[in-house]
Amino acid sequence: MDYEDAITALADPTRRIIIDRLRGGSLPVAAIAKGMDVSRPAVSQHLRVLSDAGLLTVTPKGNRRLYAIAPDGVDGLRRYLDTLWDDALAAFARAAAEQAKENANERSD
Amino acid sequence: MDYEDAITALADPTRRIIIDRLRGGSLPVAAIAKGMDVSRPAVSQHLRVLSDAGLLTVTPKGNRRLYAIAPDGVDGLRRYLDTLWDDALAAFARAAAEQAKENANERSD
DNA sequence: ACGAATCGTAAGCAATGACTTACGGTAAGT
DNA sequence: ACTTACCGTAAGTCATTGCTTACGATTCGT
Repeated sequence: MDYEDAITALADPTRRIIIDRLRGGSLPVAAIAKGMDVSRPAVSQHLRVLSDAGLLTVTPKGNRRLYAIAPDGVDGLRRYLDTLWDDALAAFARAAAEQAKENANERSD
Repeated sequence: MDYEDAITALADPTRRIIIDRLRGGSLPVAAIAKGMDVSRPAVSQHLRVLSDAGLLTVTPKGNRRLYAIAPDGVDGLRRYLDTLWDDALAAFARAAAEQAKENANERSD
C-alpha cells in the first residue's frame, strides 16, 4: 500500500500549506519557507516526508533544490478514495432499500 | 475547511481498518471491534473521531449503535484531491514545456 | 581562493495522540 | 425485578512527532 504514506503525510497542516504553495509550480526550499511560521529546517523535514510519500519530486538545480508536486502520488490517494466512495454509495443505497422495506412492513402491521 | 478533519481521521491505520470493515454496510461497535488487535473502547474512541470528521453516521438501534460510512464526508476529501490533482497536472505540463524550451536553447548554443 | 548563500541532518524538547483499565448508563432477556 | 449485553467516557501511561538550535556540506558570486 502506497497511499497510506501519502495520506499520513497530508494529515499535517503545515505540510498541506507546503503543498498549497507548490500548486502553481516548483519552488526552492527558501521560497517555500518564506512567510511561514516555522523555521526553514522544519520545512526541510516536511519536504522529506512528502517526498518519501511520493507526493513531491526533487530536482537539484545548481545551488538550490526545486520541489514540485508529483501527480502520480496524488493519483494513488485519489484511487483509494474513489473505491471508498463507490463502496459507501453502494452500502448507502442498500441501507435505503432496506429501510424502505421495513417501513412497508410497519404499515402492514 | 471540513476535509481537514477527514484527512486527519483517515491518517490513522486503525481507523482505516474500521472504515474498511464498514465498506459492506453498517455494523454495531462489537462487530467492528471483533478480531481487531485493539480493545473495544479504543474502537469507540476511533468511531467518535470518524463521526466528528463527518466520515461516519450513527443510528441507535435498540441496544446497539450502527455505524455507517457517510458518502458526503468522503466526497469532501475527493473534491480536495481533485483540485490538487488538477493543479499538479497543470504545473507538470508547464514544467515540461519549459524544459523543452530549455533543451531547444541548448541545441542552438 | 574566499566569503556568502542554499540546504540537509543531528540532537534535544515539548506536545499531541493512541491505548488500556475501570466505571456508569441504557436496553434486552428471563 | 434482576441479570446480562452493549456501549460511551474518564483517567493515566507511553510512544510518536513536529519544532528549534546547531552544525556540516555543496554551490554561487567576486
